[in-house]
Amino acid sequence: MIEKLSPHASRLPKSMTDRPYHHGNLREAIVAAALDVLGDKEPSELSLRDLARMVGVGHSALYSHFRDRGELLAVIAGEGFRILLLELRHALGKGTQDPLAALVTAYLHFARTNPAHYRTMFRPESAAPENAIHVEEWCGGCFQTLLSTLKEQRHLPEEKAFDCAVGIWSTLHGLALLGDAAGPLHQKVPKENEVDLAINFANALVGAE
Amino acid sequence: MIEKLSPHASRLPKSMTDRPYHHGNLREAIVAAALDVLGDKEPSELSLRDLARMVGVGHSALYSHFRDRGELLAVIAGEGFRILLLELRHALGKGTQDPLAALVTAYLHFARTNPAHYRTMFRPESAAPENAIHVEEWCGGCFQTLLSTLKEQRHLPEEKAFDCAVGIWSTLHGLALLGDAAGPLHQKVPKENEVDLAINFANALVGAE
DNA sequence: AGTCAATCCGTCCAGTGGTCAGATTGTTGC
DNA sequence: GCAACAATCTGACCACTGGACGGATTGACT
Repeated sequence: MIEKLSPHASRLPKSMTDRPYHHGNLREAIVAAALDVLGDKEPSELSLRDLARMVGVGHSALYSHFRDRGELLAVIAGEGFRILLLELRHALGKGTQDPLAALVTAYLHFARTNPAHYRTMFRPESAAPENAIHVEEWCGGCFQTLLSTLKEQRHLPEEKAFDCAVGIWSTLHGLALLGDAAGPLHQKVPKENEVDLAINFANALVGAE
Repeated sequence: MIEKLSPHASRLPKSMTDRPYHHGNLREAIVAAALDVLGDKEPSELSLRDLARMVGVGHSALYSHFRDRGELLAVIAGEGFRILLLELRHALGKGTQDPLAALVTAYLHFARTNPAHYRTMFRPESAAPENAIHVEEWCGGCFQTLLSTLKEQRHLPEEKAFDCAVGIWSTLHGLALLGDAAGPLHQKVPKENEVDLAINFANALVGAE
């Protein structure tokens, strides 16, 4: 009376094991799961096998979509820069009086809202030359957005705008990391007026020389 | 004719296996080995077992000196801040005309000379509350050094000096990380005049408001 | 000499990233 | 409609890691 079924062909009560052999969009699902995990874990704790389990798939299936762990991290990083770019543009889009302040605010907001994801974006693995294709693309877009704002809104000449963009991004990046709850200087960096502080810093750098 | 010897009591030709049972200063040796490894590897690639092998000791011996991997990383981080503090003080010691510029130069020099060690110092594990005892100590010392310089040399009032110190450190930290060969913005950040740029940034922040 | 705590050893375990041959599928050409 | 093909997924396997454990070795102290 007991039917012997191949483990895959079994059509039991339609629960369990009824998922199709092919997932359909494993790649997106894995990235989404990774972003979910990064909600409360460090990038170093992110396990490929965990992700596979979450999505309900054998862990070796991931290697059909990502060469290795490093490439997955790079994809996550690229996705982060893509989202960041969208938010930066969105901040500029609604005609604010001070575009630079809007950029600073949006940048810090992103970093504070997704700290682990933010850290992933700047991990060495994510920037490794063989992985960084999309990272360069979106990251460069973010830089260009800042650069253009400085040139067009603040009327800075090319060279000075470039240096200024580097300085501002550095300050934002440092502030985001140092003020992070996981940073050793966490207690020193003020949290409430952090954004105002950053805006002052940015303006000081623009007005220098 | 073949002597059966306990693996430890064996006094063969005095080569191999003649090391004493107790290492003597395993803790320092491990930290030193770790710093050596960090010369050309990422902190995430640092393996406790590798360190044990380098020092010639069973890998479980490490747990007599460090609770776990996190504590070892924290110790390494603390050591980094200790060295950084020494170098900052040394930079101030030889009566330069511009103490702030000297600090900036020394800071970036340290970060560029020991990139992997520098990254370790700001890892989340290193700042975890149960590990961060010594980190806080030396790291706080570095901050105080910067703060004092701003107050005494630039005659800034307490509050402003504090904000300024946060801004300058953020800029230096961001610049150090973004300009790092492993950073996604590596190409954007200029390398040759990086220090001059940073000094300009610092002065701009001091002179702001 | 005898006791004690620190240090170190070997072994064991669960978990990880990665590889590989083979099973399962959608698609493409006939 | 069907055969071939390429993409995807599986389960088993490997080397390795961090960590836990009982027991061995040792220096120091009484």
